[in-house]
This record gives sequence, C-alpha cells and structure tokens, in this order.
Amino acid sequence: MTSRKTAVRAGTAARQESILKAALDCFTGLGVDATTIEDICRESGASIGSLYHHFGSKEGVASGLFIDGIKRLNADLLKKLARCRSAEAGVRIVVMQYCDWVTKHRELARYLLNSRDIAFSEAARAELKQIHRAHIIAVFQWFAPFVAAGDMKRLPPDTYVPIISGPIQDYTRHWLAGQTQASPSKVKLVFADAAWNAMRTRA
Amino acid sequence: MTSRKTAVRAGTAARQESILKAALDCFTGLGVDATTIEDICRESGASIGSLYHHFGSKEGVASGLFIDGIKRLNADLLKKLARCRSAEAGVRIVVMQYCDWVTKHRELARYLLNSRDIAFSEAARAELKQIHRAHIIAVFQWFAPFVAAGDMKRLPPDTYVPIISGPIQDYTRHWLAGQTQASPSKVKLVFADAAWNAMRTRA
DNA sequence: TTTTTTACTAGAATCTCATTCTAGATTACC
DNA sequence: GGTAATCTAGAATGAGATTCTAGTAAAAAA
Repeated sequence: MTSRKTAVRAGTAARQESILKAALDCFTGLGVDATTIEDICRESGASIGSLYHHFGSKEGVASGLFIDGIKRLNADLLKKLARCRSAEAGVRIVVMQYCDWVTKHRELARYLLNSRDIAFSEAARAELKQIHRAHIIAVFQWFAPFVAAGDMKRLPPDTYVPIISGPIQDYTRHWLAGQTQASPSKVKLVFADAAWNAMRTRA
Repeated sequence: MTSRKTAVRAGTAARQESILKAALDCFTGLGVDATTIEDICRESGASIGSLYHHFGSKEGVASGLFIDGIKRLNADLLKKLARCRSAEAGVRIVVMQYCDWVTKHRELARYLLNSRDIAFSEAARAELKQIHRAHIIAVFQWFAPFVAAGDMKRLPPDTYVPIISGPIQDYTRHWLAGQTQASPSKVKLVFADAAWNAMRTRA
C-alpha cells in the first residue's frame, strides 16, 4: 500500500459536525431507538447518502457522537488538572470538573451516561478502549508523584477511579435521568470531601 | 369495573420464564440490538404470537427481564441486611452482597448494568421508579436508627447511595465489560472499607 | 487550463426485522 | 358440556436501516 493523501474537503468537518449535532438533538428529544436516519437527515440537512458516506451506519453516528463527547470531557479534565498543585486539589478537581462539565453540557452528558458502549461496533469499542487507556495513564501520571510522596493512599490501581469518580457519576446519572434531586453544583462539595477523605493519608 | 378472576393458566409462568431466559442468553451472546424476536422464539421454543401475547413487544421482553433482575437483586440485599446488627455491618454488607450477587449472576448483572432504562416504555419506567423508591425506603428505614444514634454521618439523603454503592457499581461495570481487572471478590474489602470510612463518625 | 481522480451528495430500491392480524387450540369456570 | 377467556401459531404488513447507482464538485495531475 503506497501512502496516499487523504484529501479531505473543506466543508467536510462542518457537515460531520452538523450531523452529530442533529443526532444529539434527535436522541435527546426522541430517544436513540426512536430516532430514524431520516430524522437526522432532516434535522441536519444532509442526504441519506451523505450520512452513510461519513458514518457508515446509524451505530456509526451514535458511536461518533459518543467518542467525540468523551474526548471533550477528558480533555477538559486534563486541562484543569494541570493547574492543580496538590493531591487534595487534584482529587477535588476531578469531582468538581465532572459536576461542572455535566451541568454545562447536559444533553451530551445525558447521552454519554445513558449509552452503553456495548451496543457499538468492535472498531468503535476498540477506539474507546484506547482513548480510555490513554486518559487513565495521563491522569495517573499526574497523581503518581503524590502517591509516591505519601500524600495519597496506595490502593489497587483499578480502584482509584471508582472510589474518586464513582459516587459523583452515579449521582449525576440519576440527576440527568430526571429524578428530583438537587443539582450537582449543590452537593459537589459533599462528594469532593468524600473523595478526598477516601484518599488522604494524614488527618 | 367488576372484580374478576384473572384465570392465569398453569404453564404460563414457565413459558414467560423460558422467554426471559432465552432473551438473556441472546442478549448476552449477540447484544440487545442484534438479537431478533425470531432468535428469542427459536431459543425459547415460543411462537411469535405467544411472545407478543405475553410481552407485547421486544422492549417489553427487555424491560421484563430488567425488572425481574432488579427485583431479585433488591430482595437479596434486604434479606442479608436484615441479619446485620450494626451500622458498620450494614454498610459493609451493601458493598459485599453487590459483589457477590454480580459474581454469581454475571450475565444478568451485565445486562442490568448495561441497559439504560431510558429505552424502556413509560409504563416500565414508572414501575422501575416505584420499585426503586420502595427499595430505597426499605433500606433507609434499616439505616435510620444508626444515623439517629450518631453511628453514621448525616448527609443529604440523595448522597448516601452514590457514596456507598457508586464505587463498587462502577468497578463491577468495568469488570463485567471485560476489562482485565481483578474479580470483585478480590477487592471487595477495599470498597467495603472505603464505604465504611466515608460513613463512620468515630475513629 | 484541461484532465483525471476521488471525495462527496442524492435519493430510489432493497431487505431486514418488529409488529399486527386472523385463525385456531387449550384451559378455567360455570 | 358449554362458553368465554387465555394462549399459540405463523403469515402478512409496514417501518425504517442499509445498499446501490448515478451523478456533482473539489483537489491533484497533466
């Protein structure tokens, strides 16, 4: 296979974005199962052929939207984490930025929390796994020095994420699902405290 | 409306169970979206008409399986909780029984954790909400005396479940999704410790 | 510039299911 | 035994995802 210029055209990114945006609107309003390809085409102005050219299938649109959202969420966390200067600040920001991001991007967050990647194609799942792995490594690299210095507990590696992020994710999932609970911003300090208490080594 | 005997026939429960069992097998093996009604019929030996008579739709089968699973999970917890005699034992059993149940009923647990009730009908969602509410009330009634006695922290009511159960649920979801993590039974003590530490009032 | 290649758009035709419908079999209850 | 309901069957229908063929237009090559 000779290497080859892909020659992506000018309007392409815009068209893809318009399809993803339309898909999110439809998914939010009608539910993923109930939205048809035609709905997305109508809402985005793309033709069926165009949509299939760019995404290959309805599942391709769904996983594209999912991957795009996860990337934004992850990037936002890394940006904010980079500004922190202590283990406590880091642990707290993990909880706080999740609250803030979910509150700021409600529809997308609802979609991310309610889609289970199980329904995606093998390829999409592999990409997500790769993205997840890279993100976890980046976050762990940030925290590693603090664990080494004894500022944070040393636990089985796979337990950090559930203990720090599990509670706030569970809470926001219920909030987004429309249960009448206080908005995350009202309780985020409770969860940030809980997370830090679970991680701190000194009183 | 005059009250009226419903006259459910003898083999009915067995037939419904066979359909739910077949559905779980198909969902596990092929994924929910990819399994067809015909798949479930073939696997269960039921006809299309019979399946639709009992469940009304594919979504009806999916939500029936979900509701059935949630009921079992909840009932198992309440049974084990009733045997506990301290706040610490109660908090720990919430974590431990979740681990144990998920390990013992892997396929069903995977289905419960990966289905989002968002896709269900209004009626099914209402029933689930009702079941959830009743269960939460029962669990809170068990814990209330200990909170009143000062054995456990007093927090915003909606934060107890996320803080106690959120981490282990997050962990098991990843485990069931096939990430190469240690089985829940290997780390359940870590999560039980974390949950109790987050709730205890005395050192 | 002209030509050629390739990305991209369009939407009609196809095909895969979920669901509906009609008919008939079986069981509970009198 | 009668009869009214539950339950079983599977063919017919219809909705909608996907495919296919035919183009259009931008980029690369000439």
